[in-house]
Amino acid sequence: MAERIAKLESRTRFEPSEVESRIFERWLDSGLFHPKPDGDPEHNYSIAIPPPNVTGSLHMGHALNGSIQDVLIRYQRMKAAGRRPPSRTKWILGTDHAGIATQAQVEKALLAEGTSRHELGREAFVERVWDWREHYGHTIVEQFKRLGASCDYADERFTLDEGYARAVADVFVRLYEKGWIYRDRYIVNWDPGSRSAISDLEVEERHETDTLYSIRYDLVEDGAADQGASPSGPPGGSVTIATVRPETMLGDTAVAVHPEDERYRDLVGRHAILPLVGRHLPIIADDYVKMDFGTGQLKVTPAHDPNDFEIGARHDLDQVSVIGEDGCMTAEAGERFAGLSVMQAREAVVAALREEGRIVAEEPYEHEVPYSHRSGERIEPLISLQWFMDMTELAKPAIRAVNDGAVRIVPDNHRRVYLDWMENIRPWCISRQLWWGHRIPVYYCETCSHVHVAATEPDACSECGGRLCQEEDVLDTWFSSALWPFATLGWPEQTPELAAFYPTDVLSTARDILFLWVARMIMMGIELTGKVPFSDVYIHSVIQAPDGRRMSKSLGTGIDPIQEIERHGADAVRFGLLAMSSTQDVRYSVEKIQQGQALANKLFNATRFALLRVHASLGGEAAAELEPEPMPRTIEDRWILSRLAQIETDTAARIEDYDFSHAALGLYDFVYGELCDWYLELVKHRLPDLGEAGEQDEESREALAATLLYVLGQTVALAHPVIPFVTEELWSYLDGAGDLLAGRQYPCADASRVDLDAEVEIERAIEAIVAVRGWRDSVGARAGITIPARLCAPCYGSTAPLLARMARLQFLEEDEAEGAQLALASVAIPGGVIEILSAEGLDLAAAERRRTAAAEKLQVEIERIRGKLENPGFVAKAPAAVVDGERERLQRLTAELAAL
RNA sequence: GGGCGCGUAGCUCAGUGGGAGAGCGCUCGCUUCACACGCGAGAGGUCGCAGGUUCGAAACCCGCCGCGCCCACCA
Repeated sequence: MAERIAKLESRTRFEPSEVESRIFERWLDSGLFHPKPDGDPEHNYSIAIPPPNVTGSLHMGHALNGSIQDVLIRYQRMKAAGRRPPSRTKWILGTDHAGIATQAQVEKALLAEGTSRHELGREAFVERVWDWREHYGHTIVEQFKRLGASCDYADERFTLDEGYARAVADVFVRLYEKGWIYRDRYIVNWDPGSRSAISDLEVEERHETDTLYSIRYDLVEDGAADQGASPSGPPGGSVTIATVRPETMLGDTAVAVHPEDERYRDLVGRHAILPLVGRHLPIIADDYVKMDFGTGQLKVTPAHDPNDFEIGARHDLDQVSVIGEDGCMTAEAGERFAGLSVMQAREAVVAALREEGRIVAEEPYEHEVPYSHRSGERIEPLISLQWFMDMTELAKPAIRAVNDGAVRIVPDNHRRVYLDWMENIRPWCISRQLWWGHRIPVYYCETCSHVHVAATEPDACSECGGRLCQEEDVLDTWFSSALWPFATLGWPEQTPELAAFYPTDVLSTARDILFLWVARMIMMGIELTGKVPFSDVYIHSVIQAPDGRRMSKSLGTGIDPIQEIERHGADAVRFGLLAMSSTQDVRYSVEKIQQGQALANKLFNATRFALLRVHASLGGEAAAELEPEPMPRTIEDRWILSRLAQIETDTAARIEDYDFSHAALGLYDFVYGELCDWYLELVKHRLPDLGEAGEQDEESREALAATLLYVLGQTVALAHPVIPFVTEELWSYLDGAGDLLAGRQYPCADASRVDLDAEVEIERAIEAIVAVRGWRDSVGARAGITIPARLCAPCYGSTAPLLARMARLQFLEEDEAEGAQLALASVAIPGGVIEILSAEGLDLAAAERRRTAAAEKLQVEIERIRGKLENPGFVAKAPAAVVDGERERLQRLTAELAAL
């Protein structure tokens, strides 16, 4: 150990790259991350990681959320180490098969090879994706290790694992049998990019400007009077509809007006002739129609518009599908248009209508257009046979859980959002026309078309013995993700893991998947396990690019966390992200990362300093295990122990409150603002190997060594959840036993060490030192020289020597000062002044200017307080403590001003 | 259209009822024997605007201006 410490001599900087992988290996080997499944979830602590996409790589969101979860996990693991009997801490790890995203990546690779999934066939393609997963699926897990994340790597799950797949099939069957899962022909969000239906939540609206066309449809002559027909129109009159999607008119099956629209009352029941097609369209009344939009006459296309679909259902209209799943016009669109793309068809239809003189008006029109969040292509609403899940019964207990606090959402302004969505929940389209995913466990008989729904494939049709074929579609990836907190632990089997770690404690995520994932986990958790899957949901910030835009690959605004780790160290990145995080979105600031880097380096050097100076006097004992006994005698020892107790209390409270920013920054402030800037500077002279050391006796030196190393050890342990690498590295020097800090007990504040007297005295001394240093600077006193002075303030009994040393003053006693030597200048300090007795090398004019400025400042402050105290309202209504405080302050400042 | 949130130092952000703060940047001084990725000292702010509540408002309330996000079926 002595040699190791000696080697520190030359290491003046903390080099993350030298230690990170070595330390991570030690953690892994220790088994600390892989708890035995004992005990019960009440006492144990667990978090299920939001499973990253198996082919993904670490982005800033992962890095922030990883840091947050690791702080919680490391904090709880260390707390657990102090419990008797001990409890266990598990961070459940795994990846998500991410249906569309993964399939798209592999398809892209196939395209580059000049082939396609269709050419390969389903089986070979799925095989190919598994290969891909073998190849690239571990990247992100390795990247989490770089961050220092203490997940249970020995128990990694994948949403397509055999056991997990069984759970998924099992859930499908259960919910089908409850009648909540059903198959239906319904209008869905068709994503031409992935050639699949997607759910409402995977659709994003983009603001676009299109052309709004007004098109005239003639009416069928029905022999009745020509009311409602324009005089200039054809004999039967006409209607004029408005649309931004003229190509869909080919699928119109009605025209609608509002039932209370006086203008068109007589049109209802008549028919219009669909231009280009000739179909007769009934004119119906439906109160969906807005009377004040356009002409108040609406074309109805049930097969290609969700609203029209509803209208169609109400009026039993035909559904004419003119756009196919390939995004091209179908045969139903007519010979002229069949096979054209939607955009081509739009042009062709407009051209044809124009030729017939039917376009009455064209105007630019701004509106929201649906796009696929998955492929980026424009959504094509169309009618399709899909599997749906009715959510109403699932939602009810999930609403209750949040309302009654069984699930707490932090920060709680997200509660309202969750509840609003849940209260208006709609059926979930759970089938996807993909090959990569959980194939729906439904089997159709080839002979009698009987439908079998079963978790394992039946041999033959139970009705007729015919051959069965499985449903082609797979489930929405989020269907399997919804089971994550318990399926990862082995559910539906009653495994020891499930018994020990479910329900989990907290789920941490960004708000973008609150509905997509979190809400569904709550619903499924309650339905299937009878328990909420976690008691807290923590919604963290979204980190934006430094310029405030989204961080995204396509915009080129992304910042790679791994690159940042390589540049600044994992501790720095963790610290920085946590310090940035907040209850709202924040911009990435590399300065915060650098602040973390500085903190790691500072702690490293402070520890190095203490060890190098103190080691000799301890003979290589387990330094940090020393309690600061004999009890500290000096005021600064009492002060730092008191401050340590405070930061210990604060840090634990902040972590438990999910206030990571203040937890991290509070540690920084303690290490810089108290431990290094003041405590170390105050005690330096008491350490061995210094010229002045002779004046200290052995006992005092040992007391200091014990206190110093104790404070450092506790600080390093306290900071471990935030900056695990540097603290673990330092611990290896501080701890003689060779134990891992990660498995050690978390520091717990010792209330008996809180010493408010010492705090008041040291704080006053610090203020005085800062005042003198400022004064020295302004009068041009050289940094090295010691200035003779007289301390004219009563309250520096035990801190006067500290004040003298830190401010480089020499306080002369009355007799030494050859009688009452005249003050050449004076410096205001709390509770009095310091008189300067030598002007050597000082700018006395500047000193006088400074004195005047200080007096003015005091005067202004005195006036302000006087004004306040002369206000009868203040004295009468403000709390007595506040009034007394102001009175005291007035007294003190007046005395200081008089002395100056 | 509904909801949530934000506007504080040049930049990124804390502060949420009684003396305007941090990090970075900037200025000045220090090769002070832990750290020059360092140390010390400074400059810099009518706390978006306008009202109100209060003895007292950066903070609480109302309105306005500006910005962001989420939800929503007006072609």
